[in-house]
Amino acid sequence: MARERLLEELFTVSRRHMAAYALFNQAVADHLGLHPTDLQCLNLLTLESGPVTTGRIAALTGLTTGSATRLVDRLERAGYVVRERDAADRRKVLVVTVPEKAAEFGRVWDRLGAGWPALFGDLDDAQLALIAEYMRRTAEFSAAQVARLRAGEI
Amino acid sequence: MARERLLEELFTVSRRHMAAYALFNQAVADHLGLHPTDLQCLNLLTLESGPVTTGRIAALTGLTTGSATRLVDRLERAGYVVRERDAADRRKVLVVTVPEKAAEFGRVWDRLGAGWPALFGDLDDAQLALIAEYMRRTAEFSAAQVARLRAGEI
DNA sequence: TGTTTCCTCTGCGCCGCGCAGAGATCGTTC
DNA sequence: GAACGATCTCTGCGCGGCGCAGAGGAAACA
Repeated sequence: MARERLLEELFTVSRRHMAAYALFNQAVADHLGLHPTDLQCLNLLTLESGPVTTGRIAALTGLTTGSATRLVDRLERAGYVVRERDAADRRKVLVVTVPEKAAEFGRVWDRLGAGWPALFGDLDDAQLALIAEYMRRTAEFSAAQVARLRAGEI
Repeated sequence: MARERLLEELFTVSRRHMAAYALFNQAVADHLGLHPTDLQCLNLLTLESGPVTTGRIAALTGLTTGSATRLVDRLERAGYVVRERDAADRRKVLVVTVPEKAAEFGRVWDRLGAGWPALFGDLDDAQLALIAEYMRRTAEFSAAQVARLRAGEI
């Protein structure tokens, strides 16, 4: 039936979408002289509210804590973040983004994103909200499947 | 205005969506004992119609041809693909997926994807088509931006 | 105060990746 | 048909990100 075909089509186009993103992320990282993982991490940092510990970076990126330490090393050396000791718990290290670098980062995104909203010029607000809701659900679903995979349930 | 906020929201949720996918891909690769790049490559192979040359794999994944050769080495060693000389042009190497392994691969996907269609149970066909169309457009846009980045236009 | 737990950092080895050049094959030109 | 350049793939080499296991320091609890 049509429904089956639509789901199949959605599945296929999703994979293409993801493949395109992987290439895009790689190209942007090359452009900035960063490793793809580093760029991914910066993305995640800007999505978080407030400073983030090294351990949380490990959890967000899926790296081990040792690798997360070295990831922060690279970002710090490149000037994107600075380390700060947590006053409340001195074991923790807070990773804080440098505003100037973040602004520079944002400008690159703005240039890359120019023309992006025009893709949806023919969509109304409800349709945009629908797409956002779809992404929220799939992201949530993915996270749940990752948890199940790691727990060995699949 | 509401439109601005919607676009901003879409932008944010897109990044979360991508981050979730990166973790998902990593987790699935771990589960299969593959490198994330290898899994990405298998995904791309199943999206292509017919056998694919090593050079095309390099283009699809964004790797150099040397790295693509080694990528095919790993996939071949793991039994996912076999190499075949192109009869028409003997310089080329055709990478052909092994049906049994592809089926095994598909079964993992089916288990992971179980419950996925249920996420859209409340959406009608037109809404599904809209989401697919959105992904098609953004994937195309991403590819164009990658081309501009590589050409040094940005 | 002593012990346990938590968070981060550090040596070590593995391996994916880009780079540059070699080898093989095709197309073209004289 | 012989020589030349172009194209496709493969192979050494070194760099560097990653996981692993253990160390060090700080907090929590007895």
